[in-house]
Order: sequence, then C-alpha cells, then structure tokens
Amino acid sequence: MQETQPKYALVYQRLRDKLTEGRFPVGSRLPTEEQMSSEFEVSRITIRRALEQLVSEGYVNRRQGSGYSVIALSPPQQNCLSSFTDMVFRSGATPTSRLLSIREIVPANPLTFPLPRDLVDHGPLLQIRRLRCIDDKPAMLVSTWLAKSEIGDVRPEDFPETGTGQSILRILQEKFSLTWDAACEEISPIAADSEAAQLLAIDVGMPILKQACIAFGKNGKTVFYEDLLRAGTIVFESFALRRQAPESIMKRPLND
Amino acid sequence: MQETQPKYALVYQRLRDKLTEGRFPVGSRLPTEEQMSSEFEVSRITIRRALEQLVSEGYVNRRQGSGYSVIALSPPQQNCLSSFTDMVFRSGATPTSRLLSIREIVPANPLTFPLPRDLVDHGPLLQIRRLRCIDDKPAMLVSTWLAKSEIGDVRPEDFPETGTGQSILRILQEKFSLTWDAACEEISPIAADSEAAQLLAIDVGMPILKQACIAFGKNGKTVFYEDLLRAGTIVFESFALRRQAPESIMKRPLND
DNA sequence: GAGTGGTCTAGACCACGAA
DNA sequence: TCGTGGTCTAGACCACTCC
Repeated sequence: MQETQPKYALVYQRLRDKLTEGRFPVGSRLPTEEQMSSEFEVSRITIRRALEQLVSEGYVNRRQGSGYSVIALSPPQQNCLSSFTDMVFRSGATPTSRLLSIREIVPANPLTFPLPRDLVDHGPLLQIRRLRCIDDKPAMLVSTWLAKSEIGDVRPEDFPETGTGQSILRILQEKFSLTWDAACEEISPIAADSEAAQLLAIDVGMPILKQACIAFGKNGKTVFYEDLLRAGTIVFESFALRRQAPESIMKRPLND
Repeated sequence: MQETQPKYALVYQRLRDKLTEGRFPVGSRLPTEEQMSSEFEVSRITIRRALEQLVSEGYVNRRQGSGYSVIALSPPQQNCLSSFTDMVFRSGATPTSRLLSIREIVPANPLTFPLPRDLVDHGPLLQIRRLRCIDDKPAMLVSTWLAKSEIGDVRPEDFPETGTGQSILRILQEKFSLTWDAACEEISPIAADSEAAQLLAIDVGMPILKQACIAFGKNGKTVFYEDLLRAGTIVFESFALRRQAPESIMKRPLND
C-alpha cells in the first residue's frame, strides 16, 4: 500500500487532515498560497493543485484578493463513492451495518443478467447485502456485487457492523486491495416492494430512490456494482464547471 | 457580453466546438498536447487545463503514453445546470416546451416560504412553469423561481416553445443577463400528485423524482431556484475525484 | 497601495504504453 | 526505444479585495 504519491496528493491529504481534525475552524482563513508553499516546501503551482481539490470537494472557498476560507469540515457530496460511514460519523450520528446475506451467484444467462457485462464475464459473482442504519434507524439498503475471482473468499467477519471499519469502500480497498477511480451512477424513482419496505420501516409502495452505481478501475474495467435503496434525499453541492462554493448558506429546506 | 476570457477557456471552447461538430469522431485520437500547443499557440500547461475540463466532462479520455481519445460528443451529466434542450437535441430527438404559467408571487410570510431566504428577500418573485417534452412526449415539469427585481418584466414571447432558444439557461443568460457559476441540488423520491400525473401522463401516486436546484452567482447570492419533476432516471457519470472516463461502456441497462 | 489569488510561460524530468 | 502524458519548478504579470 506504500505507493509513491505525487506531492500534490500528499499536500492535499495533509491539508484535509488538518481540516477534519478541526485545526481550521469553519469560517477561518487558510494561510496564503505563498505561506503554504514554504510550509510544505513545494511550489505554488503544486499547492494550488491540492487546494483546487479541496475547493472542488466543498471544503474551502477561495476568493481572489481575499484568500481561502473554510466552509465545511466534511464534503457535502453524496454519491456511491463517498463513504456513508464517514458522512454519518461526521454529522455526529452513529452508523451501523447489518449484514443481511453473502451469496455466490452464477448467472444462468450472462447476456441477460442485469449487471455490467464485463463484471458478469468474470465468472461467479458475490452479492453482499447490508442494511445501513443511522442511530439504529434503517436508512439504506445496499447490494454490492463483485467478481469472485477478484477477491476470493469473503466471510461475515470481513464486514464489521460498527465503527469506521464498516465502510464497504474501506473494506474493499484494505482487505481485498480493490481500487477504482471513476464511476457512473443512475438515480431512479421506484416504489418500495415488500422487502424494502419492511427493512426500511416504511409502507409498501412508498416512493424511494434507487441509486445504481458502477465503479471503474484505472484500466476502465468494472470493479464493482452497487445498488442502494433509500427513502431519503440525496444532496449534490457546487457541481458547476468552475466549482466554487457559495458564501451564503441556504436558510431553509428546499422541500415544502 | 464580450468579456475577455482566459486562454484556457477559449481553447476549451474551440476544442469542444470541434468535438460537437463531429470533427473528431468517437473513438478517434486527438492530436498530442505538443501539437495542440503549437496549433493554438499556448503553452502545454494551458492546453492541459482546457483538456482537463473536457476529460472531467466526459468528452474525452486520456491515457499516459497513449494520448487522448474521444469517447462522446456530448456530456453525459444530467444536472440542473446542464441544458435539457441541448441534451435532447444531441441525442437526436426534438425537445419542446409548453409554457404553463408565468406568475408573480409575493410571499405572505418570507420566513416560512419554502425557497432560499436571500431570494425571497429580494421582494416579489416570478414563477415560470413549463412542461418539457421529448418528441412531444411529456418528460419533465419545471418551475423556475426568480427575483422580479433582477430581471424586470417577462412576457410569454420570451419563452420559445421550440428550437435551441427554448433553453431556460440560455434565456436567462442572453435575454436577462443572469449568470451563475455554482449550484446545489437535492434529489428526492415523491409520489406524483394529480396535476403532475396528468401533465406527465402517468398514474397518480407513481414514484417520480423531484430535483430541487439553487444556482448561485459569483458573489454567492442565489440567482434562481428551480424544481423539476420527472418520471425517468438521472445519470451522473465519471464523478470520481480524479475524474477519468472508463474505456469500456456499459453493455446493458442498470435496472432490471 | 499592499496583499492575494488568477493566468501564463519555458523548461525539465519521470512513468507509462506501444512498437 | 520512443512517443506521450504526469509531475514539478521558478518566475512573471494581471485582477481583485481590502485598507
């Protein structure tokens, strides 16, 4: 795991760690680019590249002539590559995971199996189903599909139900050395079937969101497929081309 | 409108235009960075900045040692700042817009009105409701909210029902000089009420998506608020931190 | 006017991919 | 091996903010 990382990535991580540790409170100013440049002993260009990532993720805001200010200690993005576990922890609540099942599935007809083709072609698949909860209240039903040939055997003990280790993204990276760097996601409205309704503690037929996500590796191959069912709302923030977080914050909820 | 733009933005536009005009077919290779550098008479750094945007938007893919290849002639992103009109045109279908109503609304109680506070504080609001269709089939019900003080009077003639001019984003920019550069979006599952069901030609109670979007100006102030109701699916692609579009393309639908 | 980010350049060396 | 993108630097000048 000790790969050499580019400087900008290291600088980014160190800055982000400082942020999440609370070294820079929300609203405070970051040092100037020049100061950070000498602190980290890299050029201003490299500092800027690290800062760009922080800006695009919604941690800090930047204004010409004024500098960088902290707007959040955790990123607001909710997509299938952001960790539900981390998000819930940062919000101050406690996430838990109930492992529902681990199944090995051999698609009868690979051509019609409703998963990305190159994943199905790997042979037997593993399906891991988990119920994610926030403060013990059901929040999300997750099915993760992987090629068995890529990760070998998995056991229930590989999927902790509490703590930071319950993050499937971390489990896949750290226990099974799976990595990815892009994804494609679809969001659809569906009606809760009886199983989803029971697990999510809602009524059958209630409208819920289905998030279907494919994660791709560097070579463009599918690394895993995941679908999530959730009753709540998904938030995307500051996704403009030239991303820049707003100075003002919303004063009231969007939905009446 | 003739503001001076940075070089990288101009290069980006010229490259994107070449793409959308079909000068570089899908699958073809772009010239090398060095070649483009001399063609556009800018440094390699500047070329890279323009290319980065094309990569992050999903137009082209890049591979070290191999070069840039074209993967799409239009961006796959579907968010409230991407033009529905353009998306439909590029897919080969014909978009139309039915203007349902233009209303002036003075919130009785600004504190409880379910819109961003700084928008409500501007005084009277304009609400523009339109039904967007694809090949005359209803696809999306859109309500756009603006501060009347920012744009003055609007007339039905300002909202063409056909052609590229029907894009509300273009209308706001070109006819009313509104600009924005960031946004925040929420997606929720709801059940279609009788009005939405009738307009979208679906059954009452069917699950649909509600997209609520706030667009922010450079100063962080809300420029407009928009909510969309749609029965279909929303797609987000290649939104990883280090964005990189996959080489392989999905072979089958995500939903069974 | 001083400070700060925004843009741009020329040049260097490295890592990966393909022939 | 060679071409290509990936990373990094020092230095310059401009535009904006704030005093």
